[in-house]
Amino acid sequence: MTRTPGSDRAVESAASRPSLLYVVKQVELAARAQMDELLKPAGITALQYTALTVLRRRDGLSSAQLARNSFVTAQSMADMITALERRGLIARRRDPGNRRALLISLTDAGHELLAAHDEAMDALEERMLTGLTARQRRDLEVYLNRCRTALSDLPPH
Amino acid sequence: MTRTPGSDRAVESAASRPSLLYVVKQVELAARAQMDELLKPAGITALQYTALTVLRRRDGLSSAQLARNSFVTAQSMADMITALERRGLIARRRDPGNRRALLISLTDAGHELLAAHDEAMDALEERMLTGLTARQRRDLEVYLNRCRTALSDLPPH
DNA sequence: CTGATATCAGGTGAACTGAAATCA
DNA sequence: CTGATTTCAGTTAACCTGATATCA
Repeated sequence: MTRTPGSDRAVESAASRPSLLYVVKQVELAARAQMDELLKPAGITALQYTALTVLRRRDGLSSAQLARNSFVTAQSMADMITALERRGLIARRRDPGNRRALLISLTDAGHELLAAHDEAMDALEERMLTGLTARQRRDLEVYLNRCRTALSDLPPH
Repeated sequence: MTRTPGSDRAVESAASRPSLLYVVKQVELAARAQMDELLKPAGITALQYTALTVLRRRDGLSSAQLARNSFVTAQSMADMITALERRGLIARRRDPGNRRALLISLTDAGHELLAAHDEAMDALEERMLTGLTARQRRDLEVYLNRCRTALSDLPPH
């Protein structure tokens, strides 16, 4: 079979030198695998789902802005955007004040797709946070947000 | 240009409903983008690098064990393994006590490649953790490990 | 017989680089 | 002219499903 996490006691505690980089990646891998599983019936990937949730919060972003937010190239994001547009989950219109930019919004179908998965996603997050107190969850979010900011503020090179 | 995180104040604080799932993904995306940048001269991806670090810690794993550890199918992992073997970074030998399993080890070249990047990876992790005290870093690692365990122990469905 | 490992074949979505057109 | 956005073209790595052989 495939994807049977947690069944290998020998690998369970595998760590590497930069331990926090590693464990962040591990948590993200585990979460993404389960998100993909949840979203498979809807024919959407975890990354596409995430992009849609960003648009729900911040309507009218451009493809280039979304690309920066997801740390991918503008070309890569353009592929995803056209896929989501073809499926009728988003719509684009010219920015009235900037004829080169295209503003992206969720369609009704896009809103419905997100709403249909809110409950399952909340449950997944709750499962991930089992074993953490409310205080620890809050701290975890604060710490991770600081990591995100620190990595974003000092670009490569 | 591409990959210019942190330059969009408007997108900066974008959050979505399952906020912790989202921020974990954001941190991983940011870290992976910078890891890929660091590893590009070596012609290796962040995912391949991570697999190598796992092997450094736990010599003699099989491809199937590595696959479970990374939440991918055995077939997917086999692609990466053969690529790393072709490049001379790993070697495989028959398990003396189990004629169907192939045990994977780093070659000297594999060890050298990892050693050549240890410093930069430590620096990247240090940059990520700027703004966190030693105590907070320790807590963050504990919390993330609990999240990983919780997600692994309760498979999908 | 069952289950795990490895491998082969084939396919796909998702990322990349490079280049070009448009426009502030 | 510079820089940002979008788009086109081509490429690659990273996944997948399905089938098969081997062996504990």
